[in-house]
Amino acid sequence: MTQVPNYDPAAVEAKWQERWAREHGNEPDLDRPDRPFYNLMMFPYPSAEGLHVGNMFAFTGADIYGRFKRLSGHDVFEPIGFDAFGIHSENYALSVGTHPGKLIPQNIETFRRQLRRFGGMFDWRHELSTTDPRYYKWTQWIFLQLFKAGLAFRKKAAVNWCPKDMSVVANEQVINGYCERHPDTKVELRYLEQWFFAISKYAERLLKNLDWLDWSDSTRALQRNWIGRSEGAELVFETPAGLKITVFTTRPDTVFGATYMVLAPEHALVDPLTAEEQRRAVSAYRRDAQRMDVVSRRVAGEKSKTGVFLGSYARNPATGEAIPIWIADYVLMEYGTGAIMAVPAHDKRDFEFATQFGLPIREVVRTGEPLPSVSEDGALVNSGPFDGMPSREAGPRIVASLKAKGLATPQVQYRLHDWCISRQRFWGPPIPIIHCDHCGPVGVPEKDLPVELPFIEDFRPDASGVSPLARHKEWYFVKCPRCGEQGRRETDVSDTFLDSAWYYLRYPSTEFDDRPWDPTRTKTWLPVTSYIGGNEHAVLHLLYSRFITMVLQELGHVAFEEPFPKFRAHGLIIKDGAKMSKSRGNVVIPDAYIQKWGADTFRMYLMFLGPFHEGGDFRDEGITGIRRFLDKVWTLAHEAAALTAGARSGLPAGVERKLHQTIKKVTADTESLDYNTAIAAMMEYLNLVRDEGVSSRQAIEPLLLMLAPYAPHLAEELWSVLGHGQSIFCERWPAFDERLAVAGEVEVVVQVNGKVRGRVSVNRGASEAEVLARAMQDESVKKFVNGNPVRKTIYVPDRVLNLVV
RNA sequence: GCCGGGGUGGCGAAAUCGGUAGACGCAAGGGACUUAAAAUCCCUUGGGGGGCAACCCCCGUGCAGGUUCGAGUCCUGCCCUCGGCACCA
Repeated sequence: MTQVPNYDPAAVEAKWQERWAREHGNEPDLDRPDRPFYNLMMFPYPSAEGLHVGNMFAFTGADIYGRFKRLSGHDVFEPIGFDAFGIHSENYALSVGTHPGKLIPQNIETFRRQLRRFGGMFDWRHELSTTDPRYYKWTQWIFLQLFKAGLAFRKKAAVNWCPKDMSVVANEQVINGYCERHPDTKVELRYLEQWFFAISKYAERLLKNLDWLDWSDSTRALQRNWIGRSEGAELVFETPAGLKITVFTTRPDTVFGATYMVLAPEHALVDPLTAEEQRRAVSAYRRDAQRMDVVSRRVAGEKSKTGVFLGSYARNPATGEAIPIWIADYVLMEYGTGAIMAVPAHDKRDFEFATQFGLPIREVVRTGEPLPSVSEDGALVNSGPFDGMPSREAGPRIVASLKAKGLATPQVQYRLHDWCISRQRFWGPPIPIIHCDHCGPVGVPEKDLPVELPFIEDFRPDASGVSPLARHKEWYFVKCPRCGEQGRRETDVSDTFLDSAWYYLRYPSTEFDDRPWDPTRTKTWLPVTSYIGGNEHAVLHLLYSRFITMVLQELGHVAFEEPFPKFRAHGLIIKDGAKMSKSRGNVVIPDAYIQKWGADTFRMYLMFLGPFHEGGDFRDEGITGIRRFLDKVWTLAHEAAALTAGARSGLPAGVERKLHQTIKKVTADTESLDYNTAIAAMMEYLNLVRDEGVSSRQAIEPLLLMLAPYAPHLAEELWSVLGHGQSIFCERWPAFDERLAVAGEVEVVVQVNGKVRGRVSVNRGASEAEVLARAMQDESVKKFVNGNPVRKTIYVPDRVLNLVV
């Protein structure tokens, strides 16, 4: 009996991690790569609690893919970094009373240790942190490029103000009216001067490209929803005084049923349209609407409709009749034109409003459903010359006829808003602008970048809406770069999502300080070959990154317009049926598991939990199964190594066939990220090898190669135990022979009337007649046929024969 | 309300094109080894019923229908659940 040493993961893993670092095995030659493969995963925000199981799950899944590609003959660049700016970090720093500038490096150190410990194939030479002035210099540079191109602009806007953060937050960071980071804090409406990026100009392109991007369907659907394209028309309603009110509608076919109009309370025409006797009521209503927070303003719920009649009328362009103009907070200034034509018969909201205020309701599309009917399946009524026309046809016809009178324009609307990037906070890259009384906002000259974030002790935000940086006078006052007069620095910092909107461009070029990204490196490595990440960033990070890349492409800074041609979304790891979060107290930290079981076992266990793209509930009950599997691999490999070199017996036919089937399945499943079934296939193979008492190199070596992406340390160790001098990751993924993968004999199931009654063993490719003849000899089949004539037979070669009697 | 996932044993899950439902793993029960335990190995394990036995029969993939020789898989109508959006005109 051979003496097999104990499998001690801690020792094995330390040994190989040390060797990878020493020999720079995970650092491809970025200038002369062989089949470059840029394997990207979403870089973490370095929280104080450290890497949690959700991060590990995502990184492991991406790392397996990278290692698989490397074994398949690619030079794989797998970088990692830290998304360390932002309100998250700053809030935590505030809560513990430590400066974020001190805290973040500590957190990053913890993350580095954890990332090394789990065995990621990272190229640490190219690590980056968004808080590094060498990085955010270029974040600011990007802002300036957008500013110069007119795509970054200031506007006074109703913005989301979080009283806890004491800052503006983006629409995307508001969840049902509550702050993303403070689920118990309602976001308020404030009017402030803000910096915006004109992402809405790119709505159509961002939407269109989704058709060809090789992305998870779920992610594309989320982005499509978010962009929210709707086709319709702008219609003009004129007042007797000649004022034109433009509305947007997706249902121009219902214009004959527009019995009143509603403007948003903030609409510019409210003043001129208000009749004297209504002025008091109107101003009172407008005041109330403005005081209201965004939530109660926007959430429909049980809230009944409110509104005030302006006392004036406009002409319905289709019917010519005068209809009353109202204001109501159910019409939003941010969408469309901030004004609507109300068609109570065919819109739920208008119906509710009309019912409440006794306004006329006129049916114009007969659908056979009770009012309000919103279906477009119907024919027009009460619509003059269009009566009887199907609703879908009528829309374009009506628009065309009104267009002739200059009262309509076909129009496409998007739900996507411009990206508000201002943050009245401290922990972010200062927006590189100098305000001058003569010149207005002037960009900081590129030679003066970065505008460094000063290390001020007093970084707390206050409720004034002005950034803490404004209190730092020697930083705040600066000469205008254009006229030389006294100017003031912009004190807002930019949104964290700007930091992460371009980090993938920086990774290959981190060593260059005189350019954001090197053209040659970028040409070699970008766009990103494979990006794997979570759908929680489907509409934030991924949309912004696409937008920034598109702009950079237009401005000639990169040669492609889409940064991530291939993206795969992984699932979410939850705990006890709920998202892991600190507030719930259900965050699982991987360290203890790795210490107890080893990184390889833990990696594989996470992948074995369920389908990678679905995620799942974290429990640790099954982890022993993986460990037992690796123990068996360990033992078998040592036994194989102990066999004398001459003992090169071939594989038994059954084992050889199973091996080729296994290689085929593991190859396909790893490529499609179906890691759970790939692992199951390797287990099946190992079970057979053991059952057959085989312990030869031919049996174990291909298994080690397949296992290497999943359990890299163990695979390296056993590879060297088997006498190989170089890293297993310098080897090639095993090939399979299709002919060897198929069995010579197959078992064909025999059904009688659709029920399995027997099975016969025949040569692969046997004819129907042959199988039938064999089947009719089967006792059980005979019994169920019971002498009845066979009316029909269905034969699926090598699988099933069904006899209908 | 709208747009996506999902619903299969005690549990996590498999099932390529409509062709043997439950692979793989956990847990559980029994056995071997052991002074004992752990570890390891072997056997059993969807539910119900029959047989001394090799085995045999019936039922079974959220619910109700349908298409088909044959449905977890396709169609129609529901229910539940998770995620996203939501007074977006």
